[in-house]
Amino acid sequence: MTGTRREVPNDPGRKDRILDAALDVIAEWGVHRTTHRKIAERARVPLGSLTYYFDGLDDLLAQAFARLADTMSELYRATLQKAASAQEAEAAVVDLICGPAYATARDMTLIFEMYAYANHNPAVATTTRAWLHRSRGSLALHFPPHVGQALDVLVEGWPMHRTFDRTPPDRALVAATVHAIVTGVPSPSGT
Amino acid sequence: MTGTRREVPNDPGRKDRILDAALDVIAEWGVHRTTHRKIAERARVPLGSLTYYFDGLDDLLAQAFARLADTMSELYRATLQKAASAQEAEAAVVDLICGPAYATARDMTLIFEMYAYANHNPAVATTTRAWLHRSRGSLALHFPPHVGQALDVLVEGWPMHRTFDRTPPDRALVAATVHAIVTGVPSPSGT
DNA sequence: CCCTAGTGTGTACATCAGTACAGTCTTTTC
DNA sequence: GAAAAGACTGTACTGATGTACACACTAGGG
Repeated sequence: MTGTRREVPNDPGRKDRILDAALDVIAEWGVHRTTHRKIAERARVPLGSLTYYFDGLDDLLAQAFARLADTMSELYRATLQKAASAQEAEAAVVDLICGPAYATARDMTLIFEMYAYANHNPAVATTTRAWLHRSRGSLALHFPPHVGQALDVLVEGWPMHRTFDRTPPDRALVAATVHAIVTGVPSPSGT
Repeated sequence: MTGTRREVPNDPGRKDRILDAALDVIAEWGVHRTTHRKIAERARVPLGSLTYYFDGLDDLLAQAFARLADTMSELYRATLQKAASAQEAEAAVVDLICGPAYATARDMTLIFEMYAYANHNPAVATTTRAWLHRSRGSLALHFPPHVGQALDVLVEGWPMHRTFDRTPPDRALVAATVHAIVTGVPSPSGT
């Protein structure tokens, strides 16, 4: 009658390890072909664990993608926060597009999977939308809203092309495009 | 001994109907959760047909995505070919980004699925790469290579954002961004 | 009009996946 | 140190899925 006796998990951090393993499996196999068993094996965890911690595979994937979005958002914001001038801000955007930290091949694969999956899972759709807004917010540290919106499109689209193109990123071209947008896109019509 | 006697299928066009049905199923359910049976039902075709015409599900999906890429490429090129001046070319790019013809919600869903799947299927990767090059080629009708590359990123990235944002496209902003790139991105460094 | 060769189909099967749950282990309290 | 309560696991089960293949159908030729 001492109230709840145990509230501490035997293996703390287990949940996160499962989520990381899930992302590994998704990156390697795609969401189609991702199974409880593959994730359990990767995480060195018994199969039963997955149904214990998660409410089915959809829930597990949703939480894994949420974790991914979090990590990427942090990186996105950190990259922009380091910039101390307008010039450095432009350079930061170029870094986001060309890497090497952000938008690695694995990242892009996962992002593709997430976007595809988001169209069939409301929770992941919400996560994705939130991520978009956080990116906008980070860009707002240095750029007016309209410019930020256009730049975010670049950060989104360019690595996608690179993923399939296989050509190394042309930093000069990216920098020129970023600069063209920063200097050439006017403020909202109201001004 | 009359050589091959029959070379005409009993039901010509059946294959294409299956591929169209496959795209419908993918758009509605996602590649994960796409099954032979769902496609067969949608196409009003017996299950055995699918293994008769296609070499497994991967092959079917690959051909379905190839069909999608073809259709989209045609539309992309047609839109740009209509433009008769530099100004009209810019407007055409804005149309590609904002619709209504190109990049509908269904299109975007399918494109996401295709990109995700391409990372796990070499044939679809090739299809995707080819599509990218065809887009570049179409843009080359009006723009120098560097500008075309940057514009293509916009055509790719902007509808993606719109898909999740749910906000109607801001044509003025898109037009301004396109214009900024066309006028602000210099030719290759060699010049 | 029947025969043939190629087109197409219904069904059955082996496999695998998601999930539930009876049972085991671990930690805490007294 | 033992008992209890919650944390965790091994396994079994149901259903669905990809695929093969023996069979039926259709269209020409003689």
